[in-house]
Amino acid sequence: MRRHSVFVKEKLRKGLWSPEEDEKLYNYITKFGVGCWSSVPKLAGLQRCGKSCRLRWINYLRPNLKRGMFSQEEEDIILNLHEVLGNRWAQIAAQLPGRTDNEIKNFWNSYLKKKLIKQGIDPNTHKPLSENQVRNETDCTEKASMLLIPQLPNMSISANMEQPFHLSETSVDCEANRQLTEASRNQLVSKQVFDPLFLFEFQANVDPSEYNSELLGQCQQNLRPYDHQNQIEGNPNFGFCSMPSLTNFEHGHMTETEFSDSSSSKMSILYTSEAKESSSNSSNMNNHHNAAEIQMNEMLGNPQDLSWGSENKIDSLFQYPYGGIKNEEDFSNNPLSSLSEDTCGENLVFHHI
DNA sequence: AAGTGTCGCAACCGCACCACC
DNA sequence: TGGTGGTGCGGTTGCGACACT
Repeated sequence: MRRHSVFVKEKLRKGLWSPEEDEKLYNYITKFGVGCWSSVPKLAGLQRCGKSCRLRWINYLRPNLKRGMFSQEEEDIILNLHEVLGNRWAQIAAQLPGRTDNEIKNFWNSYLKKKLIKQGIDPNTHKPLSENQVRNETDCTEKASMLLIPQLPNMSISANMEQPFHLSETSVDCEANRQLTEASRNQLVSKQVFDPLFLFEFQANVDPSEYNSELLGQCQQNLRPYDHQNQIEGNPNFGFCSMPSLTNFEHGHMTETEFSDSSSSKMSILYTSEAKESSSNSSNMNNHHNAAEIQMNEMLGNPQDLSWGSENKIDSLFQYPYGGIKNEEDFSNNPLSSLSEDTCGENLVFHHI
């Protein structure tokens, strides 16, 4: 009889990541860096495929990820870049520090696309739709919701059709963008995509001029300036906006034990110092030489320091409720503007500073 | 309160590309 | 030069949260 255990492929987990899995992956990557993704799950003790680990890291665990609502500036940049690049989400993401291609793609599909259609702009070409096209597009986007509603004869125009048909400011921007030279377009399209892992260390020190400067320059002619550097310098929490205030914040109100138990707190501090201090370049990605990483490794030397403790800690850490918060001001005005552990230490709670 | 519909997001899948042998 | 493995990208799917009835 054949021994199945030898031949049966190890069963790989799928679906949502548990906090424990996140912790394992996070600890592994921060300690050893990314070498070969296919070997990461084995070495990190995960029953996932390497691809899944890579995705989880890039889209969720990687430090300096910016989460929450897109700002108006970001929205404008996406619109402008999409007109030039089309659905090249990775290249668009490369121009928006802290944003992932997946996030931008979702934002486009769930919001921007619909917004453009409502404004009478073809989301594919960024050119004004003819009235018929508008009808078709809006019909299509609303078909799902209208699916089971019997329509009266001669009543095919959806509610949105009653909105005024106009060109938005964005479309004007797009018009200017159309003036990009063919050469710059080609250069742009052929430009190497940013290494997403670059952001692991250096995002906070990115000089906007180091980006696809030509592209950004062209786009920003039509935009309100989006000053990455100022945003970074002016925002001590830049790079981990999903847990703002976590750095300058709460340990004043927490006991030493609470604080030392809070791996998220340590992490945030680490990232912040990393963001502020790191000045090396991306080629050092796999060398554990920068101060922050050394610091991280020291921490990791004491595994309990990086224990997630509560089951939901990491989720709380990354998934703060950001509804309605569109910018820093909104955030600071928001009653839920700081983060700490509740008295039981089991849940992260928000309270006003 | 329960059922149903809608939406957004995280994750998966398939394909293309590249490097290496 | 073809095969193979690793990686990255874009499209799609599935699930959970929320809204509505």
